[in-house]
Amino acid sequence: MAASLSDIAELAGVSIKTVSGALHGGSARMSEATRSRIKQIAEELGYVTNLAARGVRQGWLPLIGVVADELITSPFATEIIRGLDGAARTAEMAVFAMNLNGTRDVASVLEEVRRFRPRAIAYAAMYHKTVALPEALVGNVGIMINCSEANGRVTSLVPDEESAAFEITRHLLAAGRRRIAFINLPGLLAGELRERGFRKALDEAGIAPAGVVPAVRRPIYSDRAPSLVGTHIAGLMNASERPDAILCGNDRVAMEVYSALRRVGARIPDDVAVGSFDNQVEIATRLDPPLTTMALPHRAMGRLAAEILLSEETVPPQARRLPFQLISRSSI
Amino acid sequence: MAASLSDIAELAGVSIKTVSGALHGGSARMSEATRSRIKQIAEELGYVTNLAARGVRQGWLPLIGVVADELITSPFATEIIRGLDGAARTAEMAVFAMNLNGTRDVASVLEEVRRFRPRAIAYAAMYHKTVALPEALVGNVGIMINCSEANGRVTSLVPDEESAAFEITRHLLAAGRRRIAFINLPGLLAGELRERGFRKALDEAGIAPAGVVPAVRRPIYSDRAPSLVGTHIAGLMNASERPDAILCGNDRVAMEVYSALRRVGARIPDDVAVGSFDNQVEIATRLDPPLTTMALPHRAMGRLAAEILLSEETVPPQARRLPFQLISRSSI
DNA sequence: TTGTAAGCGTTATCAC
DNA sequence: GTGATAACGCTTACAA
Repeated sequence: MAASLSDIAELAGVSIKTVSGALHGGSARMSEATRSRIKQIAEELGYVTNLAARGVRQGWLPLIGVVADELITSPFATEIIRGLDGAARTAEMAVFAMNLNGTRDVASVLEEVRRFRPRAIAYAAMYHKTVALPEALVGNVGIMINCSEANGRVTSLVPDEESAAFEITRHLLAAGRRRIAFINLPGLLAGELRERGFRKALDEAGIAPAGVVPAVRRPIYSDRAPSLVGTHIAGLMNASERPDAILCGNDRVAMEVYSALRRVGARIPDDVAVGSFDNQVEIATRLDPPLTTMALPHRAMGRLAAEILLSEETVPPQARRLPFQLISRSSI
Repeated sequence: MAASLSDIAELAGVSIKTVSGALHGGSARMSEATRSRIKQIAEELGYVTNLAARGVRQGWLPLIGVVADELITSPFATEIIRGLDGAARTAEMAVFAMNLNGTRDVASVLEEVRRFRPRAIAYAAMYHKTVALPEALVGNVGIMINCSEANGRVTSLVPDEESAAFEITRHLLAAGRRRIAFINLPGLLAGELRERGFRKALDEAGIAPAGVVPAVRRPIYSDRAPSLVGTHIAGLMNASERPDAILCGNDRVAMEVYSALRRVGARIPDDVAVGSFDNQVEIATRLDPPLTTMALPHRAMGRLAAEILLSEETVPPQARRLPFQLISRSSI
């Protein structure tokens, strides 16, 4: 068994309380001599604080529990965790995530997390959505990340999809593009909001969309759904008035758009500019030419979530939309 | 404060021990009546086991700690965690990861993990490498995932790079390819081992490599290093005898190879077959044509790691190489 | 400045 | 079958 405070106390010939004070109680007054002697003995014994013991005393462990709907799989998810982790660490907290993975129900996973008596609990979604949390669980979740609670009873942090679409569309317009098509993600909240921003920017400029089409046939976007991108691009590029810009639902769609444009001999960005959402770096940086895309604020959502969870003040539930960031590469 | 066993005991008019037995002690003999009554009261109170309290009693928390060198960022990393998580869950354990993120030293992160008194600790690396663990820490790490300990003092699980390269090269040969070039990851253990397997397969077939070249100039592979892929492909395809197959260091390199081949007008796989390593699905499935690649055994490493950590028997440290899996798509 | 003792929620030991 | 009681390692009033 690992060394405990009492082991140190015995060796140092002092009481446990003195040892505890010397090691943890920052400002407690005691002779520098005993303090350093105690620290040295602790070092020699390889003492490591037992957070479980402290936790039973305090009623909580220095953990932020994350209930993730499928989070761990996604590359963005890791960004949320990183954001959380960074902010948590400054408060001497650790983050631990449990995922639902489709099959498991929220209640049971939430209970599993609660067994560890985390200081706070966040619910994180893989893609931007609305989640209906069972009434009994609402009080247990401190914050929703990348999703909002159906009845607004929990503070939520979501990407500002509409503004992002508005911004990148404006960017395309500023680059002189006038015939802009949108190959969107159908059936997704993000897609819906992005389309709204897209249309708003075009409306303001007084021009009509060169087309708004779905990337796949199924309502919910899935990597397994047969892609319609090739067909759409062929159709668009065979029209009498070719588009001079394509906005893509996300970077994976953009990747297919690149292939399809190449097949019809269109050059990027000379003939057709391409803009997108996500900034999935593995893809965006390696496309040829590198892709201009709106980066999701995943890291920022994670960081802010931790800050809110760890702040003492209780504020009424609110929904916060975080801005994307335009990552300008060479496709526009 | 959350309900405790004593709250239940009081309401039920029994002792704490009886409650504990009713809720957790599976086989303890007691009247079915009291048991179900206790369970119902627990339910009503919303009782959730306090693992911190159990942990201080038992000396450990049902956690598998993962010290990750940069793991959380990588898309593969998540696969390791998934593997761990799945296996851990069957043992009622949770996984929590802390990452070094470059700046932090192993000792301090390891201590941070140990404060939670996890049942077992794994060290996981983002890419296949050898890690020199400080002497004092060796005893704390139960297993190395995707890396091996410099002096073989800890059981390690690594991908069988050499066999993977051997297998895919054989696959290319079986497809009738005879002039095969390898655009490798320089300065990486994985690259070195893959090259060995590549050469072995060609040797056995009695043919010479059509070239082995680095994907980037810097010794350690980095996404920021300027890529040499375009230059190499141009060089190879301008030679008198063009290669009829390119083996790529990983899928990201393959992505660049696709662009470069297209630029010189070579068709995949008709003119040039392309094989790769990693199976980074976001990329491999969306390349045109979809990429044939050797999938890293990350999930399997995670799963096996948990199984080994949680098995009671102590076996001497050993190094285990796990097989890749050939994912056959349309690029060969 | 240091020591004593109580208590956190759990499990284990022992007696009834 | 069941019920006190001690113990796990830590923090914290309260005394000295």
